[in-house]
Amino acid sequence: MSNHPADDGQTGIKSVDTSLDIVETLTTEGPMTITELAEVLDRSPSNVLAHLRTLERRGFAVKENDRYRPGLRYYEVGNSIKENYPLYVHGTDPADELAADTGEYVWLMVVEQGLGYYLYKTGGEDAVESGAYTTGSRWRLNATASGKVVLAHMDDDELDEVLDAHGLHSMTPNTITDRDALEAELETIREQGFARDREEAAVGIRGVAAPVRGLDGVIGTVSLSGPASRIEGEYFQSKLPQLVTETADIIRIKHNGARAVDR
Amino acid sequence: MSNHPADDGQTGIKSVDTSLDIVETLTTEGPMTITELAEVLDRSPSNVLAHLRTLERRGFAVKENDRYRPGLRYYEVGNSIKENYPLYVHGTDPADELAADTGEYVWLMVVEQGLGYYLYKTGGEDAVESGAYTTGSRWRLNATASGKVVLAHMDDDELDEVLDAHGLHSMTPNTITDRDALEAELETIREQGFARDREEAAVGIRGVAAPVRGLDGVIGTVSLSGPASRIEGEYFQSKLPQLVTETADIIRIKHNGARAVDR
DNA sequence: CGTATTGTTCGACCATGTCAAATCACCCAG
DNA sequence: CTGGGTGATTTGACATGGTCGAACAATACG
Repeated sequence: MSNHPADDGQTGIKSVDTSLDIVETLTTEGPMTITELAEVLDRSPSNVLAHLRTLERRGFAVKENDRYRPGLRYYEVGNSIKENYPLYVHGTDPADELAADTGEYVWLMVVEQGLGYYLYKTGGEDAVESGAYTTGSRWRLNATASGKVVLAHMDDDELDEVLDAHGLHSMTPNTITDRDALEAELETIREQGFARDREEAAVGIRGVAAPVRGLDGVIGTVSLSGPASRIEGEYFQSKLPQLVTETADIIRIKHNGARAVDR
Repeated sequence: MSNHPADDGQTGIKSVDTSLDIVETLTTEGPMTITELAEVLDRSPSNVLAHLRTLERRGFAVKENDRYRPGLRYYEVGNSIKENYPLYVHGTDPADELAADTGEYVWLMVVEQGLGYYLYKTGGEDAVESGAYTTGSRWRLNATASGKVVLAHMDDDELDEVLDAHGLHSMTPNTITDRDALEAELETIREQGFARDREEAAVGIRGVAAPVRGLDGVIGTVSLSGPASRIEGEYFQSKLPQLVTETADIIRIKHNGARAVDR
């Protein structure tokens, strides 16, 4: 019935699944009418209407000139999640500084359920805006510098779990898709303390990422990215890693300091 | 059973409501265990578990050291909504400039279901960070300069509807809570083309807001806010209104220009 | 070891989510 | 103004499946 993974025998609420199907369809496909939704999801219009009424009453869906779209309550809930992340709270200012110093994009990423979410993006006045690169969207961990950093600091069980769940998906010809090659890369990352992205997520874009360590484990990453024309040579080899690692340290210190004071 | 408004006889999906109850509780109260949630929402733990399993499988809830919290998919959906707003797409750069020129906070606000949502906040290096003021949260329209601007440009039916739905809630002693006083204020706003906030949303904070007009009606607002100690005198009376209105015009032109090109 | 607490499974009941069909609202073409 | 077509909404009836309680498992604590 549902086309979603993990539709296993487990307990679950099917009607909640349909509401989520509706919202996800509206986010990916754009605003739709009731009949269109009913068509796509293969359910009766009356049923779709019932769901949309519930969602609309709660602010999670909105009718806008005869079409429905997800409501801004998603934005409200999402923002509140973001602001509860220590990485975001303590990371934005240092990230802004790094961006100002380098003129490139600087990112903050966290991992949830084996996928990377970019919580913050800053800077990049000189850079070309590449549409796909934006905050909020999910990324597979093997394809980005930030993702590889997090993978490098997982124990083996976690690593297996993540790779089993999401695989080694290829984004560009340079994406690491071989398990052994990935293991070697992760070892290198552990040794040097940071990761490089050699046009593995998008052609023409290189980057460097460093882990931000919390009291137990990595709480997220800082990364910097820009066009391969600028990110190269000694700058790419040693200067940027140094800058990014320093920024990660600043965030770590702010974070751990704040935690101690919390008590 | 439910404590929510509009629990009228209309058609709706009750189990979706409970899932939304769960998520909203988790956002406002913070991470909770299953039994805690069951307690608060007055339902069986097994039922709460079934909901959380569904939400977790879809990334809309996450278990984090024995407690559940809303998942980052809310952030993802919310961000995608935000980025579809023309006000956001064309407004951030002009807002940044205004913030750089004045050193105060600059905001972009849109209205959904009669409530104001701030999509963007920028600047304010000199200003004190006031916790409640953040993007994403909903505001009643009568209590802010931005809100009043939108109300001023509604037709009477809409105005009645909004005020009936959300009332004239007071935030500070200066909040306009009288219907006639509000009508007079809205008339003034229409005449002068912008609105002032005289410590009506928060004590010690003043602001100015201007409407951004689209092809049919107001698509949102730009506003500027800061401490009453700085926002006063001639600056508050004429300079700021001029700057904010200019910024609104810049956004409007970018917006309408872009729309024409879309064809 | 027991005891308390929370998470999870299971079975059964009946609320309710679902669909089909009928009705209504709206828009155009003629 | 009329009629036909499209999409939204209402209604009623059926069976799915959402719900709860009770039993069970897992864990923590003394």
